Amino acid sequence: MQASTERDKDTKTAILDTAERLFSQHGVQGVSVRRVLVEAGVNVALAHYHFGDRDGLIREVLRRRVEPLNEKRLALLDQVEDAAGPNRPALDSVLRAFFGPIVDLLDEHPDFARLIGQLHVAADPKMKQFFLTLFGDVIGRFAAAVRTALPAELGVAERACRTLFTFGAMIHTLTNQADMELLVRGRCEVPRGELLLRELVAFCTAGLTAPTSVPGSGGTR
Amino acid sequence: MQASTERDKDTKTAILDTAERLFSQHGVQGVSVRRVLVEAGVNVALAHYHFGDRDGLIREVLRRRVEPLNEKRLALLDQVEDAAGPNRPALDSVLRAFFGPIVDLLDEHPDFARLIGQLHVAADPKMKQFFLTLFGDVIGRFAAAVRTALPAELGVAERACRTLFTFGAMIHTLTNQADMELLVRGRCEVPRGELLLRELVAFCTAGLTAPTSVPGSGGTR
DNA sequence: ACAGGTTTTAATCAATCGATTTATTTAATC
DNA sequence: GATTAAATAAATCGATTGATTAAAACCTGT
Repeated sequence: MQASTERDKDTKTAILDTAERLFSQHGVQGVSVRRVLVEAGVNVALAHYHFGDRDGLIREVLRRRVEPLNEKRLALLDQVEDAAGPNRPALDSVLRAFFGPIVDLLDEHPDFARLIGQLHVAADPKMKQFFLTLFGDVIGRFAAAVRTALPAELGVAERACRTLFTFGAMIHTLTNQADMELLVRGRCEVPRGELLLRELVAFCTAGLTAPTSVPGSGGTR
Repeated sequence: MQASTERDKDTKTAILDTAERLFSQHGVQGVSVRRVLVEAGVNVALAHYHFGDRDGLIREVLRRRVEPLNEKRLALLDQVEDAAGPNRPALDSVLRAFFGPIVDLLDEHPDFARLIGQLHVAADPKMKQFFLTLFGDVIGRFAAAVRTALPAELGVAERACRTLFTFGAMIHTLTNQADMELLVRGRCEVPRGELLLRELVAFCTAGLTAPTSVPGSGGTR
């Protein structure tokens, strides 16, 4: 079992890589296990041998990249909070810690980044639940950090809206890189890496801290 | 053929309503035509009779609500441009014309709103193409209006990024209303209607007009 | 070289899919 | 009331799906 992991890993990785690509291109529900295995060039029974069933395959495709992503994000958030010392960390620092690792992922594994975005929108409740176990802790910590860095005069409703918008800006960027190419239309390179990160942070920081639009009272407190 | 449209319409509408709901709940690819028809309580051959094939059904589910949506948006944009007279319309007015009708849709047909958001992320190229024919003109006109209302010092890359973020904020709001409930957790009502619209406009206006984050040169012009 | 477990293979299962065909019922027209 | 077209129903098609099985091939440690 010990030395056998080498061959094992090759086949497993081939299956996962192919699944990641196909899931990203056609949607998780649009790809059969058989197709993944055929395109990976391995026997059609090997997915069930290595991953149990279809859900096991999907879960492993996600798990192998989300876990490192979570670690990166939490490490950066720790760093930001340490640097702030007794003060509350600035909003843009928190956002940068949250967005940075996934902007990197967009460079390193664009198929996977797109897949993550797709699944954030996925309707299937079973998948939603698995997503919660994958991201729950990290999102919880960041949500708390963002909330303390937000203007105090924001009501619950405004905060909820803007948090959702912030997620939307990030996730849509993952899924719709193709639209970005249409938008720049060759007039410049497709924004990525540090430039993309900077714009994302700037956009969401400005949006989150915009003067409250609720008239009079200052909003539902 | 004339008087028969009455019965016809009932069955057709029942199929479309059920398809809209199921597509929204489980994803377009996650629902079979048979299931739609069974849950609609009609014979399993009627979808092919009324809509030709599976794609025809999907297209009609979209078309019947997107066309009125497009008309509303264009009418509002005309209104905004007329009111501006010789001046360029303000950014928030343009955004309000774009977001308003779909925020209404979120109230009137939440399943459909969610479905639209899902398909904006859909990977299938055939669906992407159909989406372009559905939304292409409207998005083109609004994109132009937004661009002229944007700060002049924004480079191509920044403009592309922020446009994508703006779409993301809107679309994510359509698909992830469930997250909104988690965010407010009963401390206030789920933001909707005018409040939601106002926040969305405020967020995106602030984000789009944020001072450019590109250091030095002022960005790629 | 041999024994043990692991990995791979080929064949097969019932279930479900989109689609078609044929037959029956319903409604409108003359 | 007979004729004709539209709408509904029932039955069935081949193809594909996720999953299982039993045998073959492979590697490893001795």
